[in-house]
Amino acid sequence: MMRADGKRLAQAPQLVLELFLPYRLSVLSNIVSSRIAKFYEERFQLTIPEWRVMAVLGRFPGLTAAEVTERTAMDKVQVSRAVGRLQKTRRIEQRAVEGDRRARHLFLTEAGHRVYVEIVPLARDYEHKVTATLSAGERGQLDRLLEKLLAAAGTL
Amino acid sequence: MMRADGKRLAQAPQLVLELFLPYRLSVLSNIVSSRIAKFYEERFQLTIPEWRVMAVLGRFPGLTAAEVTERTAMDKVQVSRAVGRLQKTRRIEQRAVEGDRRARHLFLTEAGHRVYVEIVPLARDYEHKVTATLSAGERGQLDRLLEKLLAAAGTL
DNA sequence: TGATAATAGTTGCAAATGAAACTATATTGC
DNA sequence: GCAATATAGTTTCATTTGCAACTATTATCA
Repeated sequence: MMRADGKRLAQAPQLVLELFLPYRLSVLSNIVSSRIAKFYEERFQLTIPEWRVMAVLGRFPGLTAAEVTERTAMDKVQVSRAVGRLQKTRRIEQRAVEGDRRARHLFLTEAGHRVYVEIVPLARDYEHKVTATLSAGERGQLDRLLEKLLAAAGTL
Repeated sequence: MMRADGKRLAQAPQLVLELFLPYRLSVLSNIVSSRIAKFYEERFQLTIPEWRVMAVLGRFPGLTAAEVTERTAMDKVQVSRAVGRLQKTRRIEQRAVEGDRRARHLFLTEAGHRVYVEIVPLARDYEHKVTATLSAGERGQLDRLLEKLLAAAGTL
């Protein structure tokens, strides 16, 4: 390899960014997330953290914020803020945890549940659109690979 | 389905967050990116945007900021800021573009090139660790799937 | 030409984020 | 029973980001 100044470089290593896994994951995730975020925002005035909290409460009503934290890969500050906003907008409400006055059970309100019920199929549609160019077999592969990579990344 | 207040809900749809593609991609990408970001920061005082700029200039010396923007899926503000910091830390330098006084060609400095040469194999190692639990066949699948998903996401 | 629009890159400002400190309550071990 | 620790959740503050507006320069075309 020859540089502009004429010096030879022995085997300068190169990295092809667009083939580099962390880069590709980041780009793909950003595209997918920002599209969906824009959609949630326009249709429901919801951020992604808020949506995650709602998604989890739709399936597991009564979780506390700490339990939501465990299930969403969000940190407790993010959850606290999302919960605060969702209460302000009356999408969720809380009830006392008996025996522990620090924590509160969280639930979707009627209005929150209506939003949830409306979003779920739309979210599914979006997911299907993203994977529309994959065959059934490839979707299975994707599933398996994500599983493995998540497990591996978690233990590194 | 029966709610706490006793009303029946017809077929309330549910979404399993941990199987939802946008969520999984986001979690995986965040784990991978934050690990690598921490590493670049500690070892080289580099952010990911800075590293991306360096990676691209290592392969294509002399690109302008606008060209870096095209090749990195970053926006021009991010590139401008990364370039500013990299100049301050003497990892890159610029030369005039003849015929256009708005743009400048960007190059790694000697010091920048040494950092680049040092990072590239480390970045490769990290990538290999993440994919270490995959077979060769699975790595090929991953490659293909990312390709397809990126293409699909880009045109949605 | 010369006015209008486009492009390269930067800056300002408001909102989002993250880390650490903080309050309140609960648990543990002596 | 009580001091030390741990946990739930919130707040503060500094940093990062994202968008729009901005400057400077170049391209278009009437």
